[in-house]
Amino acid sequence: MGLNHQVKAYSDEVFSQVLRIGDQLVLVKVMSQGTVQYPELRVEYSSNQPITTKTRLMAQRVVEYVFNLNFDLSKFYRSVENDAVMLQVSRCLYGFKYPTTPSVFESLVDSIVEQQISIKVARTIEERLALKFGDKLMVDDVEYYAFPTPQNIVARSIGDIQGCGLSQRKAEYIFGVARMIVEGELDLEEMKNCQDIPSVIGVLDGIKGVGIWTAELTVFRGMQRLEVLPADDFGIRRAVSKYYCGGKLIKGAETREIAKLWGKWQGLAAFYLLAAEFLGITV
DNA sequence: AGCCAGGCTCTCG
DNA sequence: CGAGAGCATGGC
Repeated sequence: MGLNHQVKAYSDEVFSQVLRIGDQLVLVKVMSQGTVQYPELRVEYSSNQPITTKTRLMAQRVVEYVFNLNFDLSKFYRSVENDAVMLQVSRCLYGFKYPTTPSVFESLVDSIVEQQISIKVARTIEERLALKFGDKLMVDDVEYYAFPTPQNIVARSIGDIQGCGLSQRKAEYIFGVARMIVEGELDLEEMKNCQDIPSVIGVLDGIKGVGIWTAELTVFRGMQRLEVLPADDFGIRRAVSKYYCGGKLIKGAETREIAKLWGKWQGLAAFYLLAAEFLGITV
């Protein structure tokens, strides 16, 4: 058998992911040590170069960002307390946070991959992308792969992307986004500083291969904008239908109407609903 | 076996 | 405008 290899993964209660800190690849292993009431994470950092104090602090900041550790859930819970269904769901899932991707690019690429196809298929393809295009970090005889950078992508071809199981067009979209970033036509990280989220969604929507659904999902999980609701999402529509409409599948517009019950963080609320459905929670 | 999944673009009326 | 075709893969 060949060497063990993996990309972003959660197994045996350990979450592991390669982060890019400056020019250095750092593997972080995150484990929960606390309780829901008193959460505490233990994080181990490894690299193939010495890890300076500065690098470690930067990595720690990324971990805090990815796990959204500074977001106070109690304000989210207060915002949904006028909706009996969401109140109950949020109590069942007390403490649940939806993770953010380290880069906006990762969220955008994943969102394009996830268009139309099932999550399970998408995960397989995303893993292939990392294995094929991502930079490798070797730790304890295991090969860990970072998510590909735009530079990693443009150094290869559209055909190489397609080889991971994507359609010709999706491969073109992903290559196109990577090219725009490398050429300086698009700065996704800078967009995190923009307060005008509708305009950010509009800019993303203008990119070839990116529609409203892709733009909203990208902003939600790539920029940690938990107020953004990808209302056209099939899974979200199905979950909202299940808990609010007796199972009859609704459209995006109706989903947005119902979501008004949830106050400010409608995107997070929707993902609470998805998690509730996945776990078989009934209200 | 065939249908369908966390859509989007292009084309045509 | 709205509607329809085509796309890729793998789970069920």
